[in-house]
Amino acid sequence: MLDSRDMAGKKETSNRGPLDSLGAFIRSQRQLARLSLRQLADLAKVSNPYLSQVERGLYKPSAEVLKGIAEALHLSVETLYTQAGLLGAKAGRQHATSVDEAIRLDGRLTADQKETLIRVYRGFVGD
Amino acid sequence: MLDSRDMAGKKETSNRGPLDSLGAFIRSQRQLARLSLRQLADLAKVSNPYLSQVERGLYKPSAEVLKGIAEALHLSVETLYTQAGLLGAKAGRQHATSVDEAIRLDGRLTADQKETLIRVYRGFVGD
DNA sequence: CAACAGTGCTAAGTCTACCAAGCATTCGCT
DNA sequence: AGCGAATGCTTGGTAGACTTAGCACTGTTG
Repeated sequence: MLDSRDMAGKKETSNRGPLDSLGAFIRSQRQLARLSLRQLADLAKVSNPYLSQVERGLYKPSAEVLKGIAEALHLSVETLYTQAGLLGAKAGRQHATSVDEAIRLDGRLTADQKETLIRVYRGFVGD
Repeated sequence: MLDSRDMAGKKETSNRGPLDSLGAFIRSQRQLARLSLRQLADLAKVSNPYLSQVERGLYKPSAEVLKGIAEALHLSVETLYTQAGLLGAKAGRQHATSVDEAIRLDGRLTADQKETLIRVYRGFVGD
């Protein structure tokens, strides 16, 4: 009775696309920001169970929810929309609006490296 | 019998916000593009009754629907998102991607003037 | 006139995004 | 040990986004 949700069995072959990647992205960003599920849910003004489900790719959040999440994580809204496939991937640029975001979005850094950098950065500016 | 929308009566006092303006915007853009409800609904891959309700402000469409509508109307997605309040009003610019759009978005033109301009433009390029 | 295609709208139903309540585990702490 | 607080997750339900039928009207056209 663990998963009453996936009992479908109809078509799970093609059901793991960009949706999952969005949830994973949010989760990773949340952890980099050192927030718990409830904290982020609170900031983004959604319930924590729902956020949990979103992060696991069970539901695709509406644009408004994405907006709330983006603001709570200090990410630009465009970034999340793009991740969600709601906005065609912008030609070249990422829209970093802060050092935090710039770091966290850099694809050439590993999660650990990001954490380290952010920690140092926070040390400088005073957490 | 012409206007069946006057039967409102229920609650028109406080229910007319930015939501309506989105519907009105879509409707005006659709008419400027000389499309029927069914035609646009078809292009945007939604049902025509639903589009009708969206245009009258009864429902707020999801981002995906907005995307479909934007593409069908040759509007930039950002423009519609902004109108829907899903994207903070961009600092400076409108994102016109065509002469059509540039005309239709110009706030200094009346609907009639836009129609005329578009007609002429279409005449030049061959509809 | 009748028949038809076109317009927008209503009505009734399905699906899913989202919430409130509560479970299970793990972390301090005394 | 044992309590409280924090973590993430499951369950059951509500609401609203969205669909398939079908209605009412306005032209055409024969």
